[in-house]
Amino acid sequence: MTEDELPPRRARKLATRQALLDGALRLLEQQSLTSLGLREVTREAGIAPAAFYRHFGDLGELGVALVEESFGSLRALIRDIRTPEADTEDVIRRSVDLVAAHVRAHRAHFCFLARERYGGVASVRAAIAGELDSFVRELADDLAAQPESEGWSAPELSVLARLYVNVLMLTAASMIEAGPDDPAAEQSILTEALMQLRMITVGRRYWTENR
Amino acid sequence: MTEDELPPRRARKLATRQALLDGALRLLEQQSLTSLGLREVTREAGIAPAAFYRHFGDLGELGVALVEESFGSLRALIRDIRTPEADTEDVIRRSVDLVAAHVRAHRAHFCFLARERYGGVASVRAAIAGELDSFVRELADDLAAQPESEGWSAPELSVLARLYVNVLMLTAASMIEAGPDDPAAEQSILTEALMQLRMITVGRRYWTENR
DNA sequence: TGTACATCAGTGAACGCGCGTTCACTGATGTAC
DNA sequence: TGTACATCAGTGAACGCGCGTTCACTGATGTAC
Repeated sequence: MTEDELPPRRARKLATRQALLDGALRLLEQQSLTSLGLREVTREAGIAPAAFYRHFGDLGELGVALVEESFGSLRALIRDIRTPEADTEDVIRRSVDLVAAHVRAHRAHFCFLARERYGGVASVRAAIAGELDSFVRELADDLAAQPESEGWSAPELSVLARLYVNVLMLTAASMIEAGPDDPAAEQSILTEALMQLRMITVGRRYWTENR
Repeated sequence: MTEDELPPRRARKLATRQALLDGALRLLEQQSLTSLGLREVTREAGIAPAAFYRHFGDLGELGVALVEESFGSLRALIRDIRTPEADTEDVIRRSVDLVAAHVRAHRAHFCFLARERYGGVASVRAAIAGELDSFVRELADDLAAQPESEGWSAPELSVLARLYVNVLMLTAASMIEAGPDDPAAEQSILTEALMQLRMITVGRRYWTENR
């Protein structure tokens, strides 16, 4: 990591801050943001309650930091999915593989996003919705650039993009629900996601002549 | 209501129990099940904390009762949607209208279901998932009985059914997020849902010759 | 119908407990000369 | 390089507070005669 490059004191402080974030994320696999307690988090992180205030003014600030951290993982997934590819079937397969890989690599982040997307904190819901909206817009732009989109209006492309994004996010949520140690369940979730994306893509192919 | 038909004491007790459930649901529009407090609920219901125990052993039991109550609304929606109809376009329009009507009529219940579907209580998540699974199975059976499903395997029908159900549930969640007093936002959510269902249905029509 | 007793939903005070927050402190790290 | 002082992340004790739960109670409703 980068700890050796920083002055010892700052490195330690960053490490403690990270321990707080990691501890909170660990707790949030079993509960919701609104029920998180300060002493609970510091206990999980292995520090005294009062030390919390060296890093965050209150639990709300920690919540914001968790949102930002989780968005890092989400944006990495979005960036990878958007890398253009020629054949549609390949794009679909690649997208599902990427969702699976990113969820495996950052399970806690996607668990947090799934739980809080419709959770009890309005500002967090709004932030997640905004992030997904911008993904939908980007994907709609990508789709617009493809020859298959001839004759599609902007709203139609946006609806199609949201359909794709919803499938991917619900797939991530299902993977998290299934748990990390059930390859069979995971496989059937991914197979189902593949077929859902394919059905939507068939709809896309014949949309202009059937709407 | 049925209060007049019951002996006064039992009717009063039922009314208080309902006040607890209603108060809890009201609080759950702004927070999650895991963060609900007993005194908070009794305060909202207008009774003394100790009276809670005349109705539920603990907050978990109240949670179970809320799940059951919300399932009542969900099942009513499912039942209405399943009523068979001839033309596909009509079925789609009717389904979206029904989702809108049921969400308007039982906003708190659908808010609870959306929030807790991926919320912090595993048993509640499992119960909701089970209910949605059985809806998917029923819908798959309905679809299987239609002539358009010639040549479809059972797993394919199940995937299609889940696609439809996901669109409907996400539509309900969006309506709740938009709030009850924004007819314009509601209208655009419903228009989007309609188009999503239509795109999937076009995919359905051409699936067997393109899979 | 009237009376005497039983039931039991809801009350209000009390309890021990863990919460969030404050404070003066410690001691390792950083800085200036 | 060594020394003297400053910084500041983390500590541990203390606080007031609201929590969940218990208990003996009250008084309206129900029941038996």
